[in-house]
Amino acid sequence: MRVVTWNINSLRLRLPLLERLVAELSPDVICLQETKVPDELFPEQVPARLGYPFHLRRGMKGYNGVAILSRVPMRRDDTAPDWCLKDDRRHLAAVLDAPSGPVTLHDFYVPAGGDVPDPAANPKYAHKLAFVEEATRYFAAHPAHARCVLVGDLNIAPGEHDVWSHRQLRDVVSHTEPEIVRMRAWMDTGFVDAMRQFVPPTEKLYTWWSYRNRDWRGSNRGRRLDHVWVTPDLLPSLRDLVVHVAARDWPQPSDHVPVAVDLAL
DNA sequence: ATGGTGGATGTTCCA
Repeated sequence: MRVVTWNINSLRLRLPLLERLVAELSPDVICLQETKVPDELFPEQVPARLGYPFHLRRGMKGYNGVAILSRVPMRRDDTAPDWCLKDDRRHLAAVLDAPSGPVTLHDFYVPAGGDVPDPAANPKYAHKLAFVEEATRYFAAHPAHARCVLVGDLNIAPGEHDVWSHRQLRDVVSHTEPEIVRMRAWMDTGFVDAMRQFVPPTEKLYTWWSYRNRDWRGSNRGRRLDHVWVTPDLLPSLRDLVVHVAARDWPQPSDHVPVAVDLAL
């Protein structure tokens, strides 16, 4: 089963690119972030037309928004809280009917956190830290013991080689120590980093390149903001990782590229 | 130290 996570940065603007993702990667499950479409304006017929009879969506006007498209049946899991009581549509959970049995799937869009890495001066950074802390408390209280996959744009690049320059980004939001410490605590509630099972932590690995760069490939100032975590019982099921870097050169691209993980489920 | 680009919205916010 191939699970893809992708921050699409406007679903309606990039419907042709979603179709291209399906043609090129043929995912079984697609987790989207930053759909930027209210549920009532969601392109209702598109998932089925692309081969995904099942979909869940949780959007709002202008900002945020997540969606899951699936070839296998799934049911929504609504047990998680409204993070930071903001109703800001950053999380969807589902239980997938995988061939080997049910699998729980979480699709997260963690707040980006603004520019200034000081929670006292920057409410967006404070929100980001609080969001990750709340998620950590939740998963500590409700551990994902087994058969759980967590994906999304977590907006944190934790490792030295998850950014183009550890030295130059250590005070840049997405790579600060308080974010990294909190992200590790979240993962340590019961997950392992699936992407790093395929690419050693000593090797550069990016999923995002800023729009504010004329030659993204030439300068290659990337960050790994998008993640796939699995419960340890799924480690023997991991088969492949595809970071679809070519998508950064698609016409009118997202600044994030799709990440696919294959699991024998 | 600064500004660079893009999406949704609406004369600005967010990333």
